[in-house]
Amino acid sequence: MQDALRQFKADFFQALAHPTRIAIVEQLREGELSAGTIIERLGIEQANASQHLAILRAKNILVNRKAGNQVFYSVRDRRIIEILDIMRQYFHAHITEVLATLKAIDKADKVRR
Amino acid sequence: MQDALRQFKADFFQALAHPTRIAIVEQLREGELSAGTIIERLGIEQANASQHLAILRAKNILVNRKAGNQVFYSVRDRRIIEILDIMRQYFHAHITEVLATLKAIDKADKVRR
DNA sequence: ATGGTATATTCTAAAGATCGAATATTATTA
DNA sequence: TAATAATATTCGATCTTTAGAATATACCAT
Repeated sequence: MQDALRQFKADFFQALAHPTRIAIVEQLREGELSAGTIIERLGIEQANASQHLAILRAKNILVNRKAGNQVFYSVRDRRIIEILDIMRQYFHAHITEVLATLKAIDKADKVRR
Repeated sequence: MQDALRQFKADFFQALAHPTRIAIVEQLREGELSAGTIIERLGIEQANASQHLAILRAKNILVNRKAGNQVFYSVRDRRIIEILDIMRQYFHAHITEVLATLKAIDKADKVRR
């Protein structure tokens, strides 16, 4: 029971454990958007976007509403936005390490080229 | 740059995207504990615990302090606890679905047996 | 009905995560 | 310096996640 609850929490984190899915939720901060708008703004493949949206739907992070041809997505619970806000503070507090990470990525990038 | 930041956030969520790692962080809510105590309380394999601790360390969720033979772990930043608290509210608000999930798990369990 | 537009699903290969067993490291005490 | 205790790392098998290509479905307008 305790275990199942932890599994549930872990699944929630898993749902947000991908940069594209973070980006999707961030796009929806101000309100609902159609799948097409999300795809356009993020510049990703249609199929890929649809898969990520399916994951966010399955984990109840997002809800959707069909309107004719289109499907509009929105964040189901404001607390999810709240969590992302706290994380923003968190990252701000640890900006030094974030920058170190970014530098490391940049360096790896240069090596790769 | 925006991308790298999102990757960083995603990594953070990834770090918590496992029931054992959630359990570890929950154990550390009241303060530091030795690796041995964590292993004992959770009843998991030593090697496995050490791997999960390594992940939490790598993602800067936990910090550690050596004292002689032992290694004491603690949560680095209070905001992480805060995030888990908000999630508790979140799960409470959606307890209906949580219960539905638990029932589904239980059912699947019975089928398996 | 047909054609077009928006979105979802299925498939496959590649990459990543997980576990337990075995082994290594580090500190302590005899 | 051995022997022991606490923790970490490496290895290999298995399972999961991911991206993109191809295909399917649903809705709308003609």
